[in-house]
Amino acid sequence: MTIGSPPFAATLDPVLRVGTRIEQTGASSKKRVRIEEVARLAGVSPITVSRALHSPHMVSEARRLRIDEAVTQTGYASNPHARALKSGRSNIVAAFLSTLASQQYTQAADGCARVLEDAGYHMVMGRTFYSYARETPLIHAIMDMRPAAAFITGVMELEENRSFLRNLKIPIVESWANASDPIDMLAGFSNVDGVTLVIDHLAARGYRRLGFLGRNSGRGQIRQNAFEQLAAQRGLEIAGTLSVPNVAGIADGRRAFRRLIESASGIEAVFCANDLLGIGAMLEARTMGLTMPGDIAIVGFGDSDVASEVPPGMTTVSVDAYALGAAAGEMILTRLSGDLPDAPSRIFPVTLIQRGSS
Amino acid sequence: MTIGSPPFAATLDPVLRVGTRIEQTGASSKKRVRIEEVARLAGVSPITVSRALHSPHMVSEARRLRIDEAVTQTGYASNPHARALKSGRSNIVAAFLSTLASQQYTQAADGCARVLEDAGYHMVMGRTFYSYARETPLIHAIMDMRPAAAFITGVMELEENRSFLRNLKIPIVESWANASDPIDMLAGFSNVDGVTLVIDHLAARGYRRLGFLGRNSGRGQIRQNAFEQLAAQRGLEIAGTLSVPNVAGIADGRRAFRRLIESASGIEAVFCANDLLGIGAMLEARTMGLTMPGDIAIVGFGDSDVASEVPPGMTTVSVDAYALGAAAGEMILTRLSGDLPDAPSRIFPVTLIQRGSS
DNA sequence: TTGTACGCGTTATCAG
DNA sequence: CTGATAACGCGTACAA
Repeated sequence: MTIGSPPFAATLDPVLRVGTRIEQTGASSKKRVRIEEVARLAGVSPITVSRALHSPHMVSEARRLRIDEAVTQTGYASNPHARALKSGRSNIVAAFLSTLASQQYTQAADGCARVLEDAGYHMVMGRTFYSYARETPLIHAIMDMRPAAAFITGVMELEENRSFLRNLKIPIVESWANASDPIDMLAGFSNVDGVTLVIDHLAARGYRRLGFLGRNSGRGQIRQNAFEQLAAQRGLEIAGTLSVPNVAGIADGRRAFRRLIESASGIEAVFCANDLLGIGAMLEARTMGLTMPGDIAIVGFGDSDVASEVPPGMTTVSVDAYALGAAAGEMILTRLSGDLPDAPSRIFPVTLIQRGSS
Repeated sequence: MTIGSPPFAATLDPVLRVGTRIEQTGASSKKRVRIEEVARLAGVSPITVSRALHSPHMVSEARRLRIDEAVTQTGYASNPHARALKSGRSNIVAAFLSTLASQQYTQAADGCARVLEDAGYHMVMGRTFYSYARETPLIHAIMDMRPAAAFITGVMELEENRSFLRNLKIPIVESWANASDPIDMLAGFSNVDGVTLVIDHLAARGYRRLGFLGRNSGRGQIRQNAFEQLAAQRGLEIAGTLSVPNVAGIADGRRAFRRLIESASGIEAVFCANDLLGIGAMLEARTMGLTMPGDIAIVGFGDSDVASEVPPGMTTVSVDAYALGAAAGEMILTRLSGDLPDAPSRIFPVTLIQRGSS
């Protein structure tokens, strides 16, 4: 049931406002301060101002102070485009997210942006989710802005794009996987390790007949392969698997779970390759009158916000996406500062958080 | 219970790779094609190429075709920084999100980015969440990039920043509220209308003693004021309210709900000013052994993903954030194309989605 | 340590 | 409709 907007939809809401109202200062757009003006004020040449800002150690103490003062007095900020044009490098960092719909990725972007912001870099977003056809032009368009670095939530899959990025010779962090030959650097975790934790947990709890629910591509597929191999190694039986092409929301998980349960028999525990599927599965299990973990055990992957809150709490593999993004940002900064980072790749631990569902 | 990473954390996962491996083509970074080269190839002057690209109607058919061919042949793409330096305007759009942690905002950003991408613009993210102290420098830094336009999920609150943005004279869309005097344009909805829907719904269902749960600032405060005024108008009783400073997750909602219920008595229905609080409240109600809507009714605001999935389904006010963002993007494009948009502000309808919780 | 000369790649301006 | 010329604001390269 949906009730429409009231007739007075144009009513004005109160709006919070802070600070004093400033008188319009006559001429609207003040002309921008240029480096030359700062130089005049400080009694030096423009290039000295530039150096005082970018390589302070090359300028004498006395002048540097005079220049700093002139800068704050005028409110000078260098024109990023002029700088980028001349130097061939900008203060932007490209972030390629497969989708903005997943909190995992936006959390990572958040962490990365946070770190970069403090160093004066800003993030431009590329959304690569939709198709390979859109991906390549998007990458080129963004890379035309000569970003100082790039962060990718995932692994760039098209070899054509990989080599394009590699040739740019800028710091690049791939993530969310454990690639053996990253384009440049990696802030990742091992999907296989995560699945191993799941399998060992299920085995230890005595579950023998297992089910799998996942996406039929990308990480979903990696996790499924690992799941099947490891189950075989441990002598566990795969009683049913169901792969779906795309997961847009919790409803997909409900549907998939029901189909899986109805099509296979005797499944004791289901591993859901992501939390959206897992949460849907738990809700549907409840609807179907199945108790957890008595009738069915469910384990997810991702530890999203709700995993802990859906009764009786979902057991899931957890990765700290924010921390991963922040680490990526730090790797980038280290590299930009001229140092080589400690390691070209940093593997984050995965942990299994056991809750009521298993 | 948390189980650590297995010892073999460095195991390499399989990685999907698509496409053929390309031989390293000797000299690593091919020199960029410049407009001059395209001009030579087409037998015209550089400026004509520029015009063929940006104002095709100013160039004769014949030359335009020759130029287009030369462009595709060379793979020419103009240097965004040179363009921005000369023209004073870039192909980036600034997006200020109060936080990346809320799906509402990232959805809006997603919709906006989608529309802008198709027109060759890219989004740079600014995260304004943390503090006023950080906000002003951030805005200046991003605006130094001379974005073509700006999108704000919310209303810029500091008057100092409002007038700064206003003076830039670029298309700016504020959102998520119904401001009477937007900086420029508005893609919003009425919080008061949303609360009105809630109140009328609760009144119609016969609830008389109401509770409120919300954030003590920003929109939370606006919604609380509206709630209290409208309740008074309808002769309903406010039996208890609880405002919290910040809502980071569902757990905050649980805690707040419990405190509210324990501190007040006889509450029949609780309005939660956002979905995170609402979902927490529902989960906690269940934990406390309260049935919905028998013992307690709960209504949220936001219609997040999970609202429909938490049993017995949460009644909530719904706004289509993705559509709102997309509309903002379109308003921006319209304005950039030189037209004035139909209306400087577009108010989106809010609807009440009734589910099992009330 | 500081300054001079010049060019990064494009587009505004104005003349044809 | 087209082209020559001159910036846009800064930083590199080199000389002092």
